[in-house]
Amino acid sequence: MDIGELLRSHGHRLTEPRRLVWDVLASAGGHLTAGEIAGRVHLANPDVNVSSVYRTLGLFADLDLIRESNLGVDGAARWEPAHPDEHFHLVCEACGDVSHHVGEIVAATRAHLSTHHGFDARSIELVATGRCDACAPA
Amino acid sequence: MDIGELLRSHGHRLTEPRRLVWDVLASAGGHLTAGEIAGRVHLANPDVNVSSVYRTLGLFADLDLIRESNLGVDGAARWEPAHPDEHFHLVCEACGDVSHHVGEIVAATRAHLSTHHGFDARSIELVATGRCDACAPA
DNA sequence: CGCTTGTTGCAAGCTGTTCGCAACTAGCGG
DNA sequence: CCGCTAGTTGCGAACAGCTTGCAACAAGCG
Repeated sequence: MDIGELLRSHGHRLTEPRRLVWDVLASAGGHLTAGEIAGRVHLANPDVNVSSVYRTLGLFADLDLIRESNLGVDGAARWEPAHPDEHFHLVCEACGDVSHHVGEIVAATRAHLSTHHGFDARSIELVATGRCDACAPA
Repeated sequence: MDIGELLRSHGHRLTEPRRLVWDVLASAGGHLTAGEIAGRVHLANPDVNVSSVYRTLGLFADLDLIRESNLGVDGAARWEPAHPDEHFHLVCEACGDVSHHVGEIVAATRAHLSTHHGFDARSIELVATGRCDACAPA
């Protein structure tokens, strides 16, 4: 199902801003701030306004197409395609790279929270800050 | 070593704003936003300005007395006393409560990252959003 | 092809945080 | 106990990220 049908099936419309935002997200693969997304969309069509980008991101998030992660790295939220896999982020403070990983670690955490803390986690945000493999400790 | 000596030993001074911020942090035990801290400080002394609170928080963080955690719950950063124990946060989306837990789970995560991903984590931010024990799923 | 209703661009507004600057004061040295 | 000086403060303006009210606009159903 393409994005147009998907939107229509929920009573929404496919518009220029939405198509552009979708393209940017799809081609970038994630970890973009709203500002970056807006910038790229603007490149493709300068007439698209920032607020439309924000509104589109909110809509896509409501439809579970994308997910907002707060990497706390610079106060700006980042967006990435939503996929069912639990994942986590590694932020390298040396090279600034944000990498995305899928692993059993998040599922294990969820199980632990449920068993030991009686907490039903809807989403788990795991962000590790440090040195990545390439940026060996000086 | 009390806060006054600690500051002086680093070439800083103990001032009214700093003492008040310190008191608030010590008595609250953590999870306060800068706004909340400013509010409580303001209660004790309305002459203390918000910017001083922010500057004080920054200073205390530099001295590793407190730590900023971005719980991403409302765009505002939260502050808590820095202690060596690894810990994580549970944010209940029903009652809004933010609870703080210490557990082996973070250490296990750090080990996993190092072993499996070659990532030397300096700090690990683990935030779970969901329903706490008291707020059973409706 | 026309109408209805969801969307848009714009601009103003809001929250959280930072900064420049002149006035002020903590606390060291006498 | 006092004076000096460099660290701090309060203030206001500025800033970044994000949201919103509104009138003009257009997607896409019939």
